[in-house]
Amino acid sequence: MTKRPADPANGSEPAVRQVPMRDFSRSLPMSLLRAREAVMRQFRPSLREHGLTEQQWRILRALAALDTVEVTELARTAFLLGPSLSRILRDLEARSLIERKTPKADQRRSMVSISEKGVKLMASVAPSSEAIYAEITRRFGASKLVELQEMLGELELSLAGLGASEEASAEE
Amino acid sequence: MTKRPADPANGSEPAVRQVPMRDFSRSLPMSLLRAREAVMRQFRPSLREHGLTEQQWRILRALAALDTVEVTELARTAFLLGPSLSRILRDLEARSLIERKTPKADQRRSMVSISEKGVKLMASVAPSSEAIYAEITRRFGASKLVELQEMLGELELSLAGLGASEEASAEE
DNA sequence: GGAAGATACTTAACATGTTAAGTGAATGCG
DNA sequence: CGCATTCACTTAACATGTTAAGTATCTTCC
Repeated sequence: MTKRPADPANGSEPAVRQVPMRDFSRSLPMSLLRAREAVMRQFRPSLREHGLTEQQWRILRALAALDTVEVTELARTAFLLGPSLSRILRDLEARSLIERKTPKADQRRSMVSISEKGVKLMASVAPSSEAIYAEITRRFGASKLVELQEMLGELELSLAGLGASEEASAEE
Repeated sequence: MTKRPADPANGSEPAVRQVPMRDFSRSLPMSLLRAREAVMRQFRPSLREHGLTEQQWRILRALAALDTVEVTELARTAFLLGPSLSRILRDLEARSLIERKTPKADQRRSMVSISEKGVKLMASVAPSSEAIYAEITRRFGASKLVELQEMLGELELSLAGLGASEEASAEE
């Protein structure tokens, strides 16, 4: 209510706009980005108070659910790329929130699990986190939330197996 | 079809899982993240071929639509934080894809616009970008896409004015 | 008209995203 | 066995996300 899309009356050159494209602000990636940011904005302050970032929290939650996992599986679950996960695990281990051990059977692997300290930290964050999620659900509507998540899942499915290399089909 | 969620039959310690929480993989932030990644995965290769990142492309598109804007307005439009935008603009200017000039009336401001070179680059990327978007629309369904975006917009709206400071209400 | 406060950016510092390369440890196979 | 491949991670390098400071520049208001 305080600002408008820039006063159009300062024009000195003719509009550039020669490239026809969808209205930029209505692109799907943008909609998804804005929605996600609106949601995360609610959680960040609470996480921050507990000294956790969004990704660190994702990892702890994944570990609490999976108990003990190898790094690759954890990456898939927490939806993080290997390099990011590698760094974060190093830090979480330094803070004693997780534990790792290398199985003798395969020295390449590294089994990760949450520590007692990590469990306690989670317990201290969970209530506030759940409360925020409940408030979001209340505001947006529980059934709409379910519906939205279904659509997001369908979107993901309908794009599964499109870009990139596709594992193994017509190699090259 | 090649991997499963890790063989559960290697258990050595009793499940930790003492902190009750929603199923992690079904949290709203995660759903949004996964969906967005599924979409962006389609665009990144094409952008990359043209030497652009996702954010740089957002900025160029915003500039093509807005013609000439100040940095703050551009940040709002391209949905980038000031510091990120500042860095990217420095690089885009060095590559002569944008132009800046400081209005005499207010030396604090910086008016940004896309350059001829920038317009040409956009023209070379747009076709492929549009084709990808069309394919996504085809796969997911045009009407469902519209519906999804409406829901995302509603979600954003329903959370507008929740967290953080809220501009000016009960200052402290 | 001059100091305090607000603005519009920019820098800095640290964490993550993203791609490519590196490292050590299994595996496959002649 | 021996060597090329594949695996599971980790490092490296560069770009962005995020928060806090810093820097001019403009506005207010006495």
